[in-house]
Amino acid sequence: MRVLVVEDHELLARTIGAGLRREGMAVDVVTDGGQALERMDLTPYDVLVLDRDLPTVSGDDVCRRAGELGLPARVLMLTAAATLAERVHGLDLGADDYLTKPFDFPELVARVRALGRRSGPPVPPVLRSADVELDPARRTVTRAGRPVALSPKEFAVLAHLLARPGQVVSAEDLLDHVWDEATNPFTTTVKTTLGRLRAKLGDPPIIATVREGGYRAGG
Amino acid sequence: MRVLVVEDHELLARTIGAGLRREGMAVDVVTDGGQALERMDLTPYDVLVLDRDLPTVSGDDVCRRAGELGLPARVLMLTAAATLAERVHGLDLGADDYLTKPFDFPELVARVRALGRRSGPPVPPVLRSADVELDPARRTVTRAGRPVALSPKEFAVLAHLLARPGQVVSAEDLLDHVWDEATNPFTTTVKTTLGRLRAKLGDPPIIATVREGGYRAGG
DNA sequence: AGCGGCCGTCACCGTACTGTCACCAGCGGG
DNA sequence: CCCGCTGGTGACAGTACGGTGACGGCCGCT
Repeated sequence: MRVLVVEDHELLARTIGAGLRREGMAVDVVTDGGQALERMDLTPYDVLVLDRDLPTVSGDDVCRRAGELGLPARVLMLTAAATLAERVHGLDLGADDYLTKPFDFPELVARVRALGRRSGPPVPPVLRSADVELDPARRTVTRAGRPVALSPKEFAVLAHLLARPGQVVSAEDLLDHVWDEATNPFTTTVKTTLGRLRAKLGDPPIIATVREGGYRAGG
Repeated sequence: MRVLVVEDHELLARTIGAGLRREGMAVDVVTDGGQALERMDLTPYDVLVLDRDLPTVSGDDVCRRAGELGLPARVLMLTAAATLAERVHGLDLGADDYLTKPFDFPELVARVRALGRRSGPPVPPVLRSADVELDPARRTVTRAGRPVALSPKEFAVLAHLLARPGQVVSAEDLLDHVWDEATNPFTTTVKTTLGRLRAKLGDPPIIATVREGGYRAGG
């Protein structure tokens, strides 16, 4: 687990660092907010241990920046302030946890471990072929960066083809996987849908026809 | 955000439930550990508020089981015991946060909210899309700087969408996370609520519909 | 008790989607 | 060179899905 400790009180910083290392974590230590931002750009930390009172850039700001940049690090905020209002405010600012000084070291370790236990969720796969991108989670398709509006069936067909790059996919296979079972097996809807799909994708063609075989994309 | 409250003290349980609902969360309440395990199997809760002293199955065991099953729910443990050793032990058991009774309600809310934020990818404390800003802490929404008054459900739906910018969120997913289990699965309330939400947000539209898919904001 | 806001249900509507059909085009084989 | 077969295309219509407005029950507040 990768941890960045940001704490201007140097002795405390080193103590924390040493203690976390003893727990098997990979720890970097910096002593002000500006340095923290630099490091965070370079390294994908799992957890930030962040003092709230920092030179150059405050802990609140580091925390907010991290959120804005979409960095995956979880934040454990350290603070001297113990009032209820401040604790609530800190949590709502985007810190994932909060610990008030003075704290007991085992508790810090336990909280850091709790934060690091989960790493970020897996990235949703994006399907590509030439200059076409299909993102299943967003249900979007772009060609050369420009969005292409597809209907549900068209989208499903394209996704099915792009998921099998280079393979020939028969009309029957498409019927089985994209259409439901109530579909008339003698339907001509596959070729119609493919026609519409090709029209929306434009030139040059993404989907090739294999005579007597089916359709093929990518590869 | 979907929350399960597990607390055998019935009055307290209902008080917590009502309070969290007022904050726009979808809350289910059970009064013992066995029931908690059953519910957790069925519903993808974001946060568990878990009393440690429970009939049938203790809070510790519920917590451990949840971890073993790989359930994504974050756990906020409630306890009368306040000793440091116990707190550390609870955290190492898999609880994500710890609160000792008696507690202040705003702090409970803030902690539950903080945990809910962690259950997805990290979310910046203020959600933005175009000229819309949503502040979970203050429960406010503005459009082009002007406040927009939303009901709790509308707010929760918008927050859920904005926390997943660009992603298509299905009606089913919204039902799972924004509504609680008392909801008729064939309900049309999602589209109605979305209609009202869109009306209040005004033009240009913030939320797009993906046919057969769901809804998408931002991105 | 009265009131108002919230939200779930229902009925109705407009429209995008998609299946059908008729016809066309291209290719290959005889 | 022509015929037949396979695949592409354009028009049309039925439908299912999503949007909308009205209604009413419930709950909290005064």
